[in-house]
Amino acid sequence: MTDDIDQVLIKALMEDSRRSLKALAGISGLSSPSVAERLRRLEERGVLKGYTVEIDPKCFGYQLQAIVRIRPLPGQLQEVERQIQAIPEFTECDKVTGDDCFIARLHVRSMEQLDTLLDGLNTHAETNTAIVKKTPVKRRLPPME
Amino acid sequence: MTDDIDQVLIKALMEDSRRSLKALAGISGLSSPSVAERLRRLEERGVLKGYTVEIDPKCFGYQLQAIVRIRPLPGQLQEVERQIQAIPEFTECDKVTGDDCFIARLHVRSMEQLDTLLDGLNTHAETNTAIVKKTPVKRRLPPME
DNA sequence: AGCACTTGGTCGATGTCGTCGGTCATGGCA
DNA sequence: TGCCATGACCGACGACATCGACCAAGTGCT
Repeated sequence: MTDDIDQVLIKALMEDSRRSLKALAGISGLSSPSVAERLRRLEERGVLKGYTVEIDPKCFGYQLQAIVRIRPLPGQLQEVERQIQAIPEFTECDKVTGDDCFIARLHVRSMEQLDTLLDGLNTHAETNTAIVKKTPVKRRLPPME
Repeated sequence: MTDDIDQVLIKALMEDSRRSLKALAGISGLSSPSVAERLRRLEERGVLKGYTVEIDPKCFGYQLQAIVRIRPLPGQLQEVERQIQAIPEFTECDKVTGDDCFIARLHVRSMEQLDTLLDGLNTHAETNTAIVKKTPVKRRLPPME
């Protein structure tokens, strides 16, 4: 299904998704048309979901990053989910099992902004906020084999 | 510093980082050499930290995704951090303020694997695990302006 | 066993794209 | 005012992606 060569290609693209087909051909030992065909199939099958870019939020003034655990008040689950989606400063959010219904990542420019945003949520939910001090593991791929 | 055109470029690359310079030129209204120069500067300044790829972990058998809060036992902070980094199934980890020292994302193939991995950690830390049921907000950019 | 079909690859021609040098307009600033 | 730095454009050339034709290996059917 996904063989060694596909994994080499995925790994190479993970490192730099703007690599040319020719460069990928060199890395994988195939010709560039073959690489193009493999990428097409990986996309088609949904293994490769997209090509994207990593940016530094600090460059846009987002000095603070927080992980927020969110527990909606009774009957407010839908409303809270909608609110989170509507606040663009929430850059990711998972709905999880356990007492906390949502765990979300929040980027803000200041403590004041953090306070303001969470106050908005607090009419419909309890929140628990942890400020990110450091990121010991940057986003990476789980092992493939 | 970063003007409107840079933001258009970043947004376009966020959607598809394999777009050609020519395509980016069309989107931004510049010529392709100008786009190349802007990208070069954005990289140089660290705004654009890299071009990467989104893959579907399910395609590699990772059926379960969990958010794990980790509180090292007294004196075990360094050791726990090292352990997390060494376990490739942890695909991201933040060191945060509050009772929980680390919040990490874990991809596993089964409940058994989840149990095994956390048992390894539990000799040095208390953990609190929430299984991801759904992802209401996929990774996205905070507002830029 | 032999044949046809499918799958996944190479090769080479062709057109598109990126890059580089040269040039020009604009906006501080001495 | 005149100079320099910045950031853009243009055009030519070399690099790259794409497409069709072809080939080899594995599979299943008669």
